[in-house]
Amino acid sequence: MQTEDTATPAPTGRRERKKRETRAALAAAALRLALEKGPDNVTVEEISEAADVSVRTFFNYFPHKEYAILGRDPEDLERALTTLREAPVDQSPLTTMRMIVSEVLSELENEEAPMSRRIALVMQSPNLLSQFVLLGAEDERAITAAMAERMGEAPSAVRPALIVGAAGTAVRVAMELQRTAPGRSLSSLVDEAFLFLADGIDPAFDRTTLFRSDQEGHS
Amino acid sequence: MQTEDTATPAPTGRRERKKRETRAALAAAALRLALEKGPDNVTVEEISEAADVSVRTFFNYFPHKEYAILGRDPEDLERALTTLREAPVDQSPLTTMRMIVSEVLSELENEEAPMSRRIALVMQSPNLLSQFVLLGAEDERAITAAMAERMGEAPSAVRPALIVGAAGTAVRVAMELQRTAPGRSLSSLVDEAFLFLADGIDPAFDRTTLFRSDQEGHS
DNA sequence: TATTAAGTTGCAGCGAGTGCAAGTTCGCTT
DNA sequence: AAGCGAACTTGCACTCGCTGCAACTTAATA
Repeated sequence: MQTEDTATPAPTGRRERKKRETRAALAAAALRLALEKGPDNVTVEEISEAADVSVRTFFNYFPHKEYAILGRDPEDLERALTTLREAPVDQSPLTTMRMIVSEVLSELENEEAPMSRRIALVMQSPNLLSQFVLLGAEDERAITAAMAERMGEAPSAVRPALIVGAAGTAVRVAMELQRTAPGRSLSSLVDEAFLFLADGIDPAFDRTTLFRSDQEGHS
Repeated sequence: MQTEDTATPAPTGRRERKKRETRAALAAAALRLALEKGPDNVTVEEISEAADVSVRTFFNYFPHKEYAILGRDPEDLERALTTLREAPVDQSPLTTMRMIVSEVLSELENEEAPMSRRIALVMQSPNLLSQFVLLGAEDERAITAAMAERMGEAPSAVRPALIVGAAGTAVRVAMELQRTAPGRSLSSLVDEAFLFLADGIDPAFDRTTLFRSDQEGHS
């Protein structure tokens, strides 16, 4: 840390920088240790130790251990929202979702990428998994809102919410299938799922059983 | 050994009965206290106290607090599987799922029902929610397996998994919508979602963007 | 009744997470 | 350069969730 005589109008002060470093060090240590020893055999003390800060400081940065290991990057959501915003106006909603999913997928298919390693971890620890789902739910709400607006529908409309939710389900199902029965690539599984969603998952669905109360028909 | 709700064909003794009673008392106390004081302000000590057993005994019955509050009833899954098994052979898969969903829904639309009260709780506590999701995931796996068999598809097939997953998503989305923008009945929301799923959520989906690698086309 | 298996309980102990009250570092002003 | 206030770190004490262990009590059985 010797750059202090520079007259550069530093947008980031020393304080800001140190915070970033500490946070990064903690997240990195958390991920590394979780991979080494298994996610449930890591204590916060070890993580803090590795990052050379006190345990108390750890909790100043993260609300709980899982959050540090998952190291959720707020940029991911931001990127998705940007993709949504910049998509051609005439692009169909599910197609746009597929674009968003592709971005995540490309990172996911590269083992070694931090995200892939995290996913592998998530599968090992129920605790991590639930935390993961929870964070994902927040994102889903945000994306749904944006999608509804883009589609010119009310926030309370079913279709935007269903499209976003179903896209997530497609990915989840694909991951689950690949985990239990490897052999097909993740993207091919996702593709197939998206096709089903687009065309209809069950043309033989029996409409006579529905409660025809106050619903508005579609198409 | 420890109590575990596996298939115990009701050996009626005084011992068995007491165990059932204790378990029920604990679950009831947990639910009641969670409703009264908020799910995150209840301690295991209070619950055990109310059920008149030691804290240690509490943990002989439940792996953690959340489990006791959610009081997951193994019968729910059993009932779903039975419905699936006893459905007419020629009934379309999504229709069958709709049947299963209906059962849950009817219980859900009755406030006062223990399940409704629990759902309300789940919405309040992230902790509970994650646990809830986790338990739901197990059920989904079981139902998917049964569905795949019923449809005569391989366990690794996409469609059965997607149908089950999407049905769950439909319910989830409907619940979320009703929570944020009340006005329509839950069942009408679910109906609309199911229709979308059946017919296709997005006819304008752009197929040219798909990776056409090793996937098997459908229809 | 005596034996044994099942269930309960207290205790000791670990780890997560929080509030509080120092102490330290940084940024900014004069 | 000095000093002030805000931001950050840290130790401490404490609560709560949860587990293993070793007694102890109670129900089922011979």
